[in-house]
Amino acid sequence: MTTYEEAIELAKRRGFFWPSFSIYGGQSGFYDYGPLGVLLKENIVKAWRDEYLRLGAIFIDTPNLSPEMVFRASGHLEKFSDLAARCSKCGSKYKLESLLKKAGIADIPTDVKQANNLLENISIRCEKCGAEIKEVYDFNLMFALEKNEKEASRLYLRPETAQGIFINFRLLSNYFRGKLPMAVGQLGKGFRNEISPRNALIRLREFYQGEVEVFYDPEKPGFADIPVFEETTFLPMDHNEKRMTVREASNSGLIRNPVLAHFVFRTQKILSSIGLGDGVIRFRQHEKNELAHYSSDCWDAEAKLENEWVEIVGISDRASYDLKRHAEFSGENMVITDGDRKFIPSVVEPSFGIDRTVLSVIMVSIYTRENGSKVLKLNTSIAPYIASILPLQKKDGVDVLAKDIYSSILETESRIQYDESGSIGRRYARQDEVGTPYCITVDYESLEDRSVTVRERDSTKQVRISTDSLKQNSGHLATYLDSLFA
RNA sequence: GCGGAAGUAGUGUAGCGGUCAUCACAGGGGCUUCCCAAGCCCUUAACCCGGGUUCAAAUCCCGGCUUCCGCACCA
Repeated sequence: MTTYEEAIELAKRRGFFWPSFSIYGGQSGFYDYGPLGVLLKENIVKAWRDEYLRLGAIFIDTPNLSPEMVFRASGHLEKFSDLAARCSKCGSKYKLESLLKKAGIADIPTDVKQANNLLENISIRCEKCGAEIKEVYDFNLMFALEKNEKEASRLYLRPETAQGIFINFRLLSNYFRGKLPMAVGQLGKGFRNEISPRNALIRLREFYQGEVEVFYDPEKPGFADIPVFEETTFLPMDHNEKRMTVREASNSGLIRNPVLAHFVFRTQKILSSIGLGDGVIRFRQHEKNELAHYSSDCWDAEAKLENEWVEIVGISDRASYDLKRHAEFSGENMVITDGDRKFIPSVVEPSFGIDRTVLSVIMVSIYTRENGSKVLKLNTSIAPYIASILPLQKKDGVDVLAKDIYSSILETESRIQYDESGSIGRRYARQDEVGTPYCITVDYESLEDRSVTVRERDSTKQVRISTDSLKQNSGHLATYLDSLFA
């Protein structure tokens, strides 16, 4: 089992990611992607996007900053906040709910006014200094800009990318010529003022989301077909863990909404393709009391990291909540017409936490050899580099031939590297640690017969191939090299 | 946000009032026909930030920041 510590150490040392702003002491909740992390993340994003493109999804890109009305309508302004209490004597801050619960009060107020009324009548004392607490304020998890501006121009950093899609529904629907179902995706950043960021990429204040909003006609949902795929683990609300395929989970009614079930399957397929397969992933249904304000049902894909299950994807049934709210607040027509039937579409939302997925992939991929060296067993499709070209020595023309092969492959494949420093064993080890699946080694024999060695990362096995066939296949290098060791 | 612990080269560490700040790995250069972190030579590189105590602070004290472990939070 890989620990966070082990994964973070490797990530910092090799350039996958590191804490942001470190020369100024750092700032919790923010991480930079390094050179290899950028490539790994992009390859993971590509796996996500490609799967939805195959499904006919369309993609948009909308601003990170949104005016207040958007979140008034979405409900985030109201529901995304916690009431907090401050001791006016010593300045200690508390979450109001936990203070009241400790005092045996079950009926928790929902706004500042109610809370103030309550505190007029009862006495809650500060746990630090004993003074009575009378000061209640709203702690919103959204970052606000220009707090003092008047409402119309007040801006917030979006807490999810989804709203950018909902508010464009009419335009998107026109683009899609009014057809349903319609899947619209967006890769972008979300921002949440988390109380305590933890575990590097797991809980960030600024993070990537890959969200898709699937709009469908509740009477003709589509997505009926769920192919048979590998079995997985389900943990429904009743806590009875079950093993079955997603197809069975849908047919048996374990997952109530067939459209949601379909996207549980899509999620499983994407995760599996990037190395997060059965045994690492389970699907857990949200309890009633943990559902988001917009959600009527939700299944999370969770990854097992350091023996704890961590949410990496949330697949939520948002029904018609968002479109109805925006119709109400903006006056926009969100109605779809089918014959003489008019309705507001329902929505299922698979939402990927990209950063969490990146860290999960790194953690489940780390393998330590008997000699203590580390290997990152990434799939060829997501590894930062497919192959590294290595001359056995950097002299006698071996390096010249290696460079020639390198520049020749570069014409059609950019995900390759050239390295001639240090001993060959050291270079193999270096590539193993950053997950490069193949090393192409040029030796003295190569000078005679134009053949090279291809060395596979996990098995360290080698096969000899001709430079001609290597160059001929460089247009599809990944599949070609994979096929040599299949 | 609370309680506990900790912050020294890229990474992992030693030092715990006076050191040219230890060691290893990694990195750079060189030698070695060198296929799995071999060896040899040379070399780059650090005391989290700010204040205080002291003749003298990486070391002691205070504050901040960050990280880790618990608790809480996680729409």
